[in-house]
Amino acid sequence: MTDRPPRYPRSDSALGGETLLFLTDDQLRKAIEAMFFAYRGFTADPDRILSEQGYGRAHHRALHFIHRSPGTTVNNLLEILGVTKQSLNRVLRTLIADGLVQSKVGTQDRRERHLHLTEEGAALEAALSEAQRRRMRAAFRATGPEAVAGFKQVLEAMMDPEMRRRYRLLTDGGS
Amino acid sequence: MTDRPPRYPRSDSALGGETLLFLTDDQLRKAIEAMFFAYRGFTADPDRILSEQGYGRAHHRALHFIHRSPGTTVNNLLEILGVTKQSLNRVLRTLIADGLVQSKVGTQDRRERHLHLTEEGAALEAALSEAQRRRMRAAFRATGPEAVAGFKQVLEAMMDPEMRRRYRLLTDGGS
DNA sequence: CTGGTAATGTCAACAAGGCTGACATAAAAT
DNA sequence: ATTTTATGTCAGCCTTGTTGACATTACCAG
Repeated sequence: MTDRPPRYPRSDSALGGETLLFLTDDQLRKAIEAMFFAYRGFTADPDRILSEQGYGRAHHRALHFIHRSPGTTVNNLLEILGVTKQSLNRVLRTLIADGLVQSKVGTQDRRERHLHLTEEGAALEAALSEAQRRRMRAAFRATGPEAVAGFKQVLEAMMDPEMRRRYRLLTDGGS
Repeated sequence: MTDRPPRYPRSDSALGGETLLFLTDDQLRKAIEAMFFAYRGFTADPDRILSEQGYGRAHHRALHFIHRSPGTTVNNLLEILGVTKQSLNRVLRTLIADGLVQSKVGTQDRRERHLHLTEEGAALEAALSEAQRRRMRAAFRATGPEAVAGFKQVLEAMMDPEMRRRYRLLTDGGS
């Protein structure tokens, strides 16, 4: 990027006393590619199961978060998934029609619909979830608890603040 | 999942002497959600830039890997991206028509097309890349080198073996 | 030289899953 | 009584993936 070579070889992110090697553009690029390839792996197993059943990733996400927060409302789901209601509704409609999800009118506020998995829905969710956990478990086992701790820290730091808030709400409140 | 509570409180992944807390289904589920939300953050900034220019993620991926491996062939790109040639071609065609990518007939094997970014293409790639690096850099800075090391280890362990091979080829050979 | 194979491009058709905009209904809230 | 909220739905569009078929060009082996 510059014409004259620097007096001492240094990274393009060199700071005061320390070099912070892990912050060089080259390291960051590697991490970006790692994220890309890893996400492919992350979704590969569920995708296989889903396509056998005629569903897609969107169905998986809905099943996951309904399983996660049983009785959640459509609006809750919309905010977590970050899609339009038309998009979500298309997915929910088929899941309800196929008997994987049950939609109950709210008792306190009868405008709301509370979503639950049926037995069949829970079975599919479990299959998807187990496939995904299996890969995650293998990766965690292969790398050890310290790597896992770092992994989670970085992931959380990468989120948009609003999503980090939701993530923490989910995972703190959910246990 | 079971009716009778265990005699001692333990995780569902308890092993011989150690509990391996980081491998419980609950921890794995949290990691799955972290991956989901983090990937959203990961793509958010480039997505904004791309949509202003009338492009999508597919264009970003092509630009990225052409920048990464200048002169790469269409077949190389197909293998890395893991899409059909029709899908890739649709994207490449617009990038070439818009003057962001240049396609040169191979000299050694004249059937091959070697892909390069034009100045304009390099400029867009740089903008996208810089946006993505900025977020990654902030996350890395916030969590520190040890977390980053763990992050990369786990990501690599999550990849499909074939993709891990390609990733290592890229990142080892590319420096 | 000739037939087979490889690399690329392209057309057509389709599907998933995003989006916007408009409109409808029921229930809660003011 | 009016407005707002939660939900559902229709129609149409876009991107990006898919399959299948076919054409061109060039390399390669016999």
